[in-house]
Amino acid sequence: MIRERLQERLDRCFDQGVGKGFWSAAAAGRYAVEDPKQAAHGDFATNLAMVVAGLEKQKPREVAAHLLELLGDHGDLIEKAEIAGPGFVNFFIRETVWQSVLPELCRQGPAYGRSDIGQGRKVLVEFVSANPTGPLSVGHGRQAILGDAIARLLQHTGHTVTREYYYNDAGRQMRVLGESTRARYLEILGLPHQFPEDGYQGEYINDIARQLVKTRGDELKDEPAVQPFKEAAEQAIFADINATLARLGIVFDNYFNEHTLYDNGKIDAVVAALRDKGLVYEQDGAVWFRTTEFGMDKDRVIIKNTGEPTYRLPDIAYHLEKFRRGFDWMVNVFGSDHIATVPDVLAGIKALGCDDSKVTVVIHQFVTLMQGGKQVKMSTRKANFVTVDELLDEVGADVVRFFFLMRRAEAPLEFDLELARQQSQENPVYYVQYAHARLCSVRQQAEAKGVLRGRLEEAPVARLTTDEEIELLKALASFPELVSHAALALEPHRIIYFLQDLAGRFHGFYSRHRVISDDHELTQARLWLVEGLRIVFRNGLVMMGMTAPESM
RNA sequence: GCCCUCGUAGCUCAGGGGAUAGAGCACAGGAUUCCUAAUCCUGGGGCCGUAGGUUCGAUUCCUACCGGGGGCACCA
Repeated sequence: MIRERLQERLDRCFDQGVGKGFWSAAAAGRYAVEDPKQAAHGDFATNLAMVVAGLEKQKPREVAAHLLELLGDHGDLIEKAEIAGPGFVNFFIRETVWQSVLPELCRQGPAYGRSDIGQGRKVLVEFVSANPTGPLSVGHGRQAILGDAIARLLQHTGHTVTREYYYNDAGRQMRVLGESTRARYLEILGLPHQFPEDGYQGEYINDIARQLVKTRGDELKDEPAVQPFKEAAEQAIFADINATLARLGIVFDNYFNEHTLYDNGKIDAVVAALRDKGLVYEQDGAVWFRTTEFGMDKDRVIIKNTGEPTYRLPDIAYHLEKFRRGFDWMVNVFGSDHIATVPDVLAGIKALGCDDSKVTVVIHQFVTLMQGGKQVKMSTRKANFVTVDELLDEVGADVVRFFFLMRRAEAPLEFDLELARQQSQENPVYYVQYAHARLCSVRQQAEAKGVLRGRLEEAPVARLTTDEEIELLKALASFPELVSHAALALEPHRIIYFLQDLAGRFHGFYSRHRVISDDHELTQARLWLVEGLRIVFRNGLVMMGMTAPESM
């Protein structure tokens, strides 16, 4: 907001400069309002003079002098503007501007930070998409939370979001799952059985088999088909996955079964369409897609010589379906192990006339669990992997969410179990939540003492003048812009960093200044500051799917 | 071999075409008659992987190389 006002001011000066012949219009749109790293360099800076000078073969500091001349009277926005360094113009914003942020923030309350930059655009966020072969692992957990946080960011910025879970219950994996279940079933009945070589060894298979014995007795002992076992397992596991997701506060709008693509002929339609464009051919009994036409090193099989499609074909059909359903933006959250599928799918939809720039793939790296400074080794197939449920049992949803959002997606995530378990200062989750609780506590103290905040319209914000207060106000002022940027970049970790930083600033302020004092006016002003901080902590935490406890 | 990704403080990581590169942890020391000490304050700590290139300016962009991770199936 404040940045925009400055930008507009600058643009006007730039145009006037063109009019006066100081410079040409060549630099229009090429200069920026930046955030200086150092406080001594002001609140904002512009590189306008250097950009213009570069294009016009002028001296940067002379251009900057012209700019200051055009700026003339500073108005109610700028306190001071000065030329610095190689030709920066640094701007110092009036304190009153920062102070005026507070009433507006408090007026907006829960809406502060929200925006309409999405303008209702329809966005599909696809994530988790794990086939129901077992409980969610920590890797899925990261993806679930990352995907959900991205969805939340988009919802907070005026996008119409659909969360979708894509799965396939027809593949080899699921067959092995059914066979594993059958083997356990027969085992419980004391009948001869053969456990599949690459079967699923988790205890949950036993649970499912036991349940099957309970409900069906031994009536399945001679069942030739794997189907009933598979179905029972799938159902149980899906219920389990959904329960885990619910514990995390994640609710999908839609579960898309790959099978529907076969049933309604979408798979065949893709092959036919590609064939029409001469992009498929047959060789060695298989059907190949000419991905080399799209810059790839070799062509790819889309239908095996067994007649079964490879994963690429349904993936392409699925994405075409997303386009058909009218989404303006399709966000896929994948683990880095699925990275190879991306180019094939993009090539497929592009070949069939879709705009692949509407698809954004967020690839996240793996999670390493750390215990006592050592890595916890995990194997999915074997029984020894840590599930999201176990993590939730240990540390709770807020901690799990926070830890999984602490790193940007492309960075590997080290999940320190010991740190996560600590209910203390060490744990960054509590550091942030404690700030919120403290703010609530101050509010309660004031109420208990009968100290009233007074009316918002009359809040004496001009009394907020200490460095700590102004810094807090600046941070609060930057929140909406931060949310917008985080949403468009699909980077929820920025919110986490912001909250940690804000918590640090608040705790610093708190230990140096008293909110409730004999100075009635100052107390009122600070109570409103407390209210503004409380709102932003709350909005930030809730936006990331976490709770904002009022006491700890 | 090819593709993707990462390389920033002892550790885990932010940042990012600009002016003196940050946080947390760890380490050392200190703060509580007073709104929650799950807090705060002070201190040391860095050829931003290496070498080139683009630029007025590169830790940031480009190229190559080195190192870690992931992928390169008629598995998903």
